Amino acid sequence: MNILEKISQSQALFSKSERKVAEVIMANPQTAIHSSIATLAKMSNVSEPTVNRFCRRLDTKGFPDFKLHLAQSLANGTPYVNRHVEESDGPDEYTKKIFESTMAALEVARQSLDVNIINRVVDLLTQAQKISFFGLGASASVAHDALNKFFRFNVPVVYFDDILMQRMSCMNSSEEDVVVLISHTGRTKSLVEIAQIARGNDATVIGITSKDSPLAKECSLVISLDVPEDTDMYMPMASRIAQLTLIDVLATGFTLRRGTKFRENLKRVKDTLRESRYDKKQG
Amino acid sequence: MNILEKISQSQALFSKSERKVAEVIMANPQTAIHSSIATLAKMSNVSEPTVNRFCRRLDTKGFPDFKLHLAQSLANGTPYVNRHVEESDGPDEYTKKIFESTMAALEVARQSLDVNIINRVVDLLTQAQKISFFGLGASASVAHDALNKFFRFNVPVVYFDDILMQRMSCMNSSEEDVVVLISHTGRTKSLVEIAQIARGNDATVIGITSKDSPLAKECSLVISLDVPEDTDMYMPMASRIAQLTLIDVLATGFTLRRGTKFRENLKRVKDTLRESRYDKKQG
DNA sequence: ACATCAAATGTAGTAAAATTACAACTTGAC
DNA sequence: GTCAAGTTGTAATTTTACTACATTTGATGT
Repeated sequence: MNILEKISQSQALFSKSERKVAEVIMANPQTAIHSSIATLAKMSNVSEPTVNRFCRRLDTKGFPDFKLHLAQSLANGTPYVNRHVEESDGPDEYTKKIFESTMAALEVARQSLDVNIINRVVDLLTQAQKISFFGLGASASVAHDALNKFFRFNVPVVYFDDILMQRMSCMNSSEEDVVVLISHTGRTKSLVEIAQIARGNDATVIGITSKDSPLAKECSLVISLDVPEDTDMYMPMASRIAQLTLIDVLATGFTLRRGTKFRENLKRVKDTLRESRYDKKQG
Repeated sequence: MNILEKISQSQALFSKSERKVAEVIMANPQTAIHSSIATLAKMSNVSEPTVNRFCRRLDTKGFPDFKLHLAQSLANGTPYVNRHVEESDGPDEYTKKIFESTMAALEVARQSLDVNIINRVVDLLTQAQKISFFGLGASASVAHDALNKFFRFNVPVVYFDDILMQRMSCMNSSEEDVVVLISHTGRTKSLVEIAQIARGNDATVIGITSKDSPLAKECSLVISLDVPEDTDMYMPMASRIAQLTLIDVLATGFTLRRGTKFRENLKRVKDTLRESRYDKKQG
């Protein structure tokens, strides 16, 4: 946890002198981390042990340990960490907040991922005869993106954003097929139904969704992504970004698993695309 | 600059014993920041002054200062510095690398953004009679996502991933319309043509693309996103993620600009969606 | 108003950590 | 082999942080 935040929240616990120390540190944290306990004590007009006690009150081992925590808090870019967009925010503020909260969400998502499951999913994908990506609403664009990625791999890959087409596609699926269903909440009815249909045809159903959701229960394998819920109105769903990054991970795993020959093919696809582009030098 | 990166780059400057210190630190940086110079010296099988010299070689004031730098580097998310996926990487490695490189790309992208332009684009979007989002390939799913976002705002919004439909749509555009064109390279021929058509009809053309590209030249306003180029094969395009986050920023700016009444409407749309979902308690 | 006690703060001494100065040892060139 | 440049370690010094204890402060009850 950010120690600067902790300081401002712990004001009540501090004694009068300790509060003096807190003020000096908050006013100039950058100086604080480069000071010795003696200089900091002088700056705060207190004795050295008071500074030491102040550090311990914040659950650090002592002054050097406190400095370490402080340094880490400062490194995280913003001394102050309110990442929620507020009505009064100007463009620079909300831009910063959105980017930062997105990055934070990615970090959380990464830590929640189960690598073993990813590995098994990559396994299944490489062995699939046909891969389908389905999602609705915001997750539709993620499925769309997955289509783009895997299409380049020259694998039979399918994507629909229409419920009926998704359904029909699944009704024709077979044992060698892999169906990837994307849904943040895992509570979209028609997706759950599609999972059931696909499972009924012995297809492998992989869910990219939150665990313990109705959708998760119908899947052969679930990659669960914990993403901080979008608590406030303005905040956009970082879940999509996490899902996309996960798609990147799967695609990368896929490429690695397929070996060198396969990657040469990938390069050919890239070259073909070039023809539809203006030359870089022509600029 | 990240000191871990610096260590791995400075290998050449180190002497034999200093390299031992480097190894121990790289192997377990988390332990290093909590060790004294004596323990670290013992762990590396060198003397204390050697550790100290090691620190100075990295342009730090001494051991405590070095620990501070190290702590900050660790806080910044990236303990391991090589973000490029390698053939030998296992699932845990490539997962980590992809997430980290994506976050790094977001950070770079954020810093390259011009807030003033964002503000003007938000202005234009709020005043638009109709908003169109067009992209091709990987950028198509970004446009798709933008459709989803802005559709909820109850604004006339249009999206096509078909070249001809995009063209036709632009031919019918008028002065009050805003056309948003998304392309990482800015060199996709048909998108450039579409920009020309739309401009010909006096529509406002906004490009989300790299600056100085052919597409950028045809736009009324360009939001340029600098994203580290995907130098190696496996690495997926972080540009999409940055573009999506930018869309989030624009959507947020849009909501803020529209005021309270508008946000109530947004909430209504959210509630309507709930009906197509399984209840949370039903689980 | 004063005695009493607990909490807060500081003083002085101690222990630990980091740095310096210097000596001993490598290594490679001649 | 020897000299010089560079490297490493030892031991002393200095700086820094911590501990134990003494003093002060301020609040409470008589």
